[in-house]
Amino acid sequence: MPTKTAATRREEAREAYDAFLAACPTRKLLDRISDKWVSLVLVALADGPRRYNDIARAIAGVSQKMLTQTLRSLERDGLVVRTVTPAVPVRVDYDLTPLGRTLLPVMRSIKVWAEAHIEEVESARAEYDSQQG
Amino acid sequence: MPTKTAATRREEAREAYDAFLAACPTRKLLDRISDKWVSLVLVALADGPRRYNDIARAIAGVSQKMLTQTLRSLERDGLVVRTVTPAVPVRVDYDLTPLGRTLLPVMRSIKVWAEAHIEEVESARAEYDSQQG
DNA sequence: CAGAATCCTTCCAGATACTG
DNA sequence: CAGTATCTGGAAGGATTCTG
Repeated sequence: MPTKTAATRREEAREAYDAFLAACPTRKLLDRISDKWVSLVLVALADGPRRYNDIARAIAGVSQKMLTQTLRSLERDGLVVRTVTPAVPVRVDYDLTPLGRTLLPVMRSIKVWAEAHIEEVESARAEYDSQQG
Repeated sequence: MPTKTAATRREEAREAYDAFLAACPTRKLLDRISDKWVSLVLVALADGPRRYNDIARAIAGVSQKMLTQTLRSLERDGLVVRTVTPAVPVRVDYDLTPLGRTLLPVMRSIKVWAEAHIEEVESARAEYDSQQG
């Protein structure tokens, strides 16, 4: 076989790029907030602390597994605090940290664009689809 | 079987919530830009039109399949224009539309937050992991 | 050059059932 | 109340091959 195939070189490039992406702050944040439930939890906590089942009810579509998983990851990242009050039954509150709270304006800017332009996107999509099925 | 089980009610809630999510502009936009390659393509086209293989080289880690798929979806949504110049071989240029260009400030605000705060997230994560493996 | 078509694997979301 | 543990189907993404 030839010395250093194109495939090999491509693979090296891909690995290097993966490393670059792994180090890119913007990508990290996008990965974080783009999760289906993260943004919803963030918004659910915008007005103050809430208990587990309260959040679950606010985000009616989420499964227990996904909600717990989302809250855990947000806690791990310092965006949410989990407060356990020992009692019977146990009481657990979740709240945004100051850091987590700084994320809200970003979410808002996303919301502003979306509300201003998403209809253009939709109609572009409709036109595209109508032109060739 | 009992009339209207909890499972049934939960399923109805989930469906209603799915509908809500499907109609939410913010979610739509997040779904759109959170795609791994979308943001990279957007940035790659920020400075002007580029040819297919040029983009592919700029985003070294992307497969042909994913790049084509991403460009198609962006074109469908009216965020990118595809221009074919008949020649041998064919020449295809991609460019942001004015609509697509309005997305760049949003991307920038995401970038700003990320560069300002992502290190706090990382250290919070490291501390969390060190406290209990 | 700019893709289309195919196969193939891996990962994740959701459902379900159980617990301190 | 606030979770944990386990299983599984489906879809996303990559590698490969072929083409106008």
